[in-house]
Amino acid sequence: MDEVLGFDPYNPDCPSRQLVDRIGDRWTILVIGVLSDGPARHGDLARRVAGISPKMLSQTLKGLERDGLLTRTVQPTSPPHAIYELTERGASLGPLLLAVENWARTHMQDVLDARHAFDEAAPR
Amino acid sequence: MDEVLGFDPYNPDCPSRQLVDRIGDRWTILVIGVLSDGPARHGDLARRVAGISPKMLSQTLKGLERDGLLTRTVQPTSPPHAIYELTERGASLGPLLLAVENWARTHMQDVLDARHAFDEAAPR
DNA sequence: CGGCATCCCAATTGATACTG
DNA sequence: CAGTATCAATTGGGATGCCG
Repeated sequence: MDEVLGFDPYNPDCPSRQLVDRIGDRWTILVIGVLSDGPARHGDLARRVAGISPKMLSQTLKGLERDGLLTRTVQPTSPPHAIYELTERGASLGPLLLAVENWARTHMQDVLDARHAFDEAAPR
Repeated sequence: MDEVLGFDPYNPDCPSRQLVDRIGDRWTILVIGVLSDGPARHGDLARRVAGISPKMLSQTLKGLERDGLLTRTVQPTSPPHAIYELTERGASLGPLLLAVENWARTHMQDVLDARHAFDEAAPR
């Protein structure tokens, strides 16, 4: 009772598969998570999404901009400022991803325990 | 108002980062999506998650089993049957991922349009 | 049929350094 | 400060082939 409305991520040829792929890349969830708190500059993002390289950040942002999930506004001041802000569409995705993030936080310990038990049971 | 409860995916050294990574791999979302409809056999999954290779399917399933998100039950019948079923924990994640899937389906056309417009505006 | 192991290629990723 | 270019390292992931 599901894939009846045109797009079906379960079909590898369907473009919506790309969307699932994008959402599921290492950084998209985190970047959108940060922007869900409000607009941020390139540097803010780099700081808050600890561990991301400038390259991946740019790449991720560009992809999201292309998909119309966020807007990029450059202020040509002396030190240039670039502001990223979620569009309405991007904002609509935010809560879903935050829910996932939150799930991860909530269940992390259980998962850690499960892994431990699993590794004990089947050593190598 | 967020990362105050022990685990913080924004910290690259936090194990919850791995969870986000796992959720965000190409297949986890789809596999859990299928299993949210009920238990399924290896072959069922291979068929419904079109495009996945047996290797990646096994790998994904093993990882999810290790994390305690699903159980694997083998029936040593003549042709062996392996049944995969979400645990309670896995089932709790299902709806969140289905929501994301559904979002992808709903907004795919808009995203496609946005991409087109973006590519027009900035050729190359 | 389920599924594990090996090999191998290609696409991603990351560190770093450099330019506007 | 924002963003890009280059290069090296990693790894995702497909194809096969072999066992239970």
